[in-house]
Amino acid sequence: MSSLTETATAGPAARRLRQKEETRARILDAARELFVENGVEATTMRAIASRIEYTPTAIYHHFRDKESLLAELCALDFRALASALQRIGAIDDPLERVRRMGIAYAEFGLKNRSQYRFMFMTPSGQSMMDSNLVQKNNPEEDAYFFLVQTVEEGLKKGLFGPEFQDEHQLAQLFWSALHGMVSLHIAKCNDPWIEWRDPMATIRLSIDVMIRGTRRHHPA
Amino acid sequence: MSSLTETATAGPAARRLRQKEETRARILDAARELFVENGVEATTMRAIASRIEYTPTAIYHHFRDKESLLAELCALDFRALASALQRIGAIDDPLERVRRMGIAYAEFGLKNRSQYRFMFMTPSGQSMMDSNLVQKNNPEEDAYFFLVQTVEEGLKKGLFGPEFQDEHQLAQLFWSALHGMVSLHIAKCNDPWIEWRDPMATIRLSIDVMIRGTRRHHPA
DNA sequence: GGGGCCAACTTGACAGCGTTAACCTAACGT
DNA sequence: ACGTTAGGTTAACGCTGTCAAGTTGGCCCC
Repeated sequence: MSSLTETATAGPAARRLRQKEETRARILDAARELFVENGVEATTMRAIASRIEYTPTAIYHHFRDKESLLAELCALDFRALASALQRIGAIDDPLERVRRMGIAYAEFGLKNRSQYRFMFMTPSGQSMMDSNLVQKNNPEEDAYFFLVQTVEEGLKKGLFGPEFQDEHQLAQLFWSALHGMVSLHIAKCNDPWIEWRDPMATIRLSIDVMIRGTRRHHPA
Repeated sequence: MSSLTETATAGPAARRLRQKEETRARILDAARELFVENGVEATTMRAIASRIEYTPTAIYHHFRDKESLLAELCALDFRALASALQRIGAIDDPLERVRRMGIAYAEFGLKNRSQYRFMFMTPSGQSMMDSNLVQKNNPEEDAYFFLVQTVEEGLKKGLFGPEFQDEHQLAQLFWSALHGMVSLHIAKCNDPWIEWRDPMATIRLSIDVMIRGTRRHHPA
């Protein structure tokens, strides 16, 4: 077991590595807290550092820059979203699964507004994917791909109308409708200009409308 | 005509006022250009000022702060959007009008991405409305209200299914679906993670799906 | 077991940001 | 002719993300 050439899981070198990982994690935690409390742009490197009693510069030994740090946080939350949706995967009927996934997605977005904003409402140079924390086309980590799969299953079962052939287009259709409700509510919910209705109620209605609008008509 | 108590449209005082308005307008123009070229957060007060050969401080004699300046720009574009949609008001069938409005809206958003981002994708403390440049509930200036009116007309004509009663909820349903497509495309169109389909094609499809999903079923 | 080394972390700074106080000046009203 | 004021400038403040250089403490190897 304790050969000389083993990949170190014990010993001083391993401890140092573990310590490094731990401070990395502490940085991420502190960043997430401030991020959620005050929003992205109000979260400064100095504030993150001082919360864990480090110097701002220390962060740069663990992350290339602020955007990388946030991108990594973002990727973690995205995986959390994916695994939340995954738990709905058990439902048989693809359409019902789309409904439930949509509701779970919207709830996630409305509960984690800061993260949602950074994930989907901010053009961010680099993708979440290239942190290697999220495996593209793995349904357990890539929520979009999971939706595409579900839609594809619906297509194969002939549940959708004949003008819908492309699983990506159809997935983007569903996703966009939900994202529109969630993101508008996040960006403008305090704007007196719009007389907002209860967002979850409208979202449920929206999903039903989308399903009814794409479903194949009964041959009766 | 030239009474002593007239509201001055000539004379030195009026000229000064006109000059002030003019430099105000030049600030707005310069801001818009940079804003469109480089995006919101990359547009600095100093850059705006130097483009019109002024000092940064000069801007603060015309606008309270950066956000106010951008909010005013935003309000102007919002009026432009409203009047673009207005030109579609001539179409008789409310549903067809919704279709055409949706397409025009999406085209506007995809063509004016920087403005769209600031208008609808950014939580912005103050509303566009409180600059008094956009009159709420005036369909010629308030594009949302124009949509509500159109939806209301459809409701009165009994074009929608019985579960749709609330013109605001229905308007938010349509708007959100469009906003979702436009905003996701603006934020993530360069992200290799998603295999994007042609946005306008998907938007047209989306509108048709929404209309089919909300329309009252033929009594045949 | 002591010398070299390297990684984690700090110090101190830089450039640029939005914004403000103090001043300056030319044109206005009286 | 003169005080006032509006429109503009100068210089600065406090903040941001970021980096070059220095410090320190523990590991590795001879």
